Amino acid sequence: MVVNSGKWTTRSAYQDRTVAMAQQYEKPYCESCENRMHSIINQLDVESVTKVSSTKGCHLYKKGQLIFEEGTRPNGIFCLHKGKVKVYKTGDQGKDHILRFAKAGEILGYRSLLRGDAYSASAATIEDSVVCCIPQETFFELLEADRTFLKRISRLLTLDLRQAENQMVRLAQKPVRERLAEALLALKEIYGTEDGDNSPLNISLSREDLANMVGTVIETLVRTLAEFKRERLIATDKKKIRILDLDGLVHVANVHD
Amino acid sequence: MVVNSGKWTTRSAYQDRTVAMAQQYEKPYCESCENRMHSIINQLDVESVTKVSSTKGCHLYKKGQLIFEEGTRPNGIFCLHKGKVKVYKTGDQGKDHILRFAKAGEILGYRSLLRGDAYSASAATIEDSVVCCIPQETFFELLEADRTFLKRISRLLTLDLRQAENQMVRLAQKPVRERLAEALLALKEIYGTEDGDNSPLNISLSREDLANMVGTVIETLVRTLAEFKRERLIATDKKKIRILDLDGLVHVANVHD
DNA sequence: CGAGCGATTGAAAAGACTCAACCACCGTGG
DNA sequence: CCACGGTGGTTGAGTCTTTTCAATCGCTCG
Repeated sequence: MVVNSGKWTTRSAYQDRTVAMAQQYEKPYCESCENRMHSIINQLDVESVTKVSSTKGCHLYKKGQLIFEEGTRPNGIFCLHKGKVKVYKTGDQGKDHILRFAKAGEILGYRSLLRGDAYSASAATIEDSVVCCIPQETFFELLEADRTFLKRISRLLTLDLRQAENQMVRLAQKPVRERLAEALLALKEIYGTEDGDNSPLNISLSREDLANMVGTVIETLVRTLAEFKRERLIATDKKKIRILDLDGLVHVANVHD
Repeated sequence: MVVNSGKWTTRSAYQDRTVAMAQQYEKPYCESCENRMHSIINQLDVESVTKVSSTKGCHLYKKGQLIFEEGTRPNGIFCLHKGKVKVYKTGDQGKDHILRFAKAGEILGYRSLLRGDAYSASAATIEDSVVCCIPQETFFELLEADRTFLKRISRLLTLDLRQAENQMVRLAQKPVRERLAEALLALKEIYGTEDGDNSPLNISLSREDLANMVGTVIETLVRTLAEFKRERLIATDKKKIRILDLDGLVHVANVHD
């Protein structure tokens, strides 16, 4: 399946640093993309989809590679074809905070383009991923050509905003223990489990990423995870986390009440 | 200037509770609105502005009154003609968290309308305010009629989102002391000062609101304010806060590093 | 005047972070 | 092959921050 040129890509100066290590990858056709049902891109009319398909590029990113970096300027939007991505921001003390996760079918980096500004966050893969890049010219043409496209984009924005606001309240009001429980539930929600309902979460994050998602330091994260293990709420195997007691976690998360 | 009917308004069942106390107010003409330069509404073409002006309603809200409430359904968007508004969300334990503030010229509640969903946050005035209400029919007509209107709305969304993300990182990584310093600077940024540069902030919040903005409890907020006073960074007179040492506050806020 | 609310302070407890040590694992180079 | 170093994970101890609970104060309003 992986048919790539084997050569390193070279890109415009803007993105040299961010994708310097990304390998070209045979681009999948949007027309027959398996993410079609979930992706905003693939809800376009036939003509537009063809245009996207023909103008886009595609790259294979190894685990941990940067897709774009805070402060640099976008020249296109990214569509995650396969894999998992974290979107994060670096705080004033150099510590990262993970804002959200993306899975196959989601688009990334459109906000900065809409705003006409530099990226306000970075994106990096958390496992090997295939990412398509749609040039900004195409993106703007889509916006002009399809009246409903911007509406759908706007809807995405409003959803992201609601998520962000919920997260703000959590960060402001909930202790680490509750936030971690919610984070685990959220990861299950986003990426699901590998197999059955009690099988490991279909994602493996470093303790640091998990801490940066919850908004705490590694040590506290580890201790709280250990607590959960002692309470038989979860089990861990290497980096894999298995939720043993969903209701228990929900209870710890203290949602509602 | 205040020419109102003196009668309580009655509205549809949906909003009975939220605006039950708001008095009708002689609606100002959008065409000659003093907020024209700052408001997204007033960047419309003449025809649209007239339509807004003719279909909208206008109400006077006393300090502390609810404009809309989380969980209820929107049937229009609000444009703040005069006054100050807090937008907040109630957390799982019943404690509020202030998401942002609005000043004259800003519109409120358009997100839920775009999303076609209930409000995900509440809005209340923090001083006597005049708020115009544009019916959703008009709003949607504007979206259809003016191609650039949705673009501007989208831009607003992206800006709000960036703000929200910055705030998330602050809440996740900064101690109360730094967050309070940033909050005071933000309030100065939004509402300015009453007179000169060292005069009191042009806003007076209760300690509770301030705490809910910073993401802490009242007692901690009060103590940290007292700290700032001891360090001659600020002075307080009743609810009014005066910034004495801007650079000092910026330093405490620890922006950048 | 007294009730009630918001603001303030004190003291104690809980929560979270820091620093330091240690462990387990893995890939490298000798 | 193994020793080595590096990285990521874990644990302990101490400290600092923040919250909690309780009490007090000042002010306003009936």
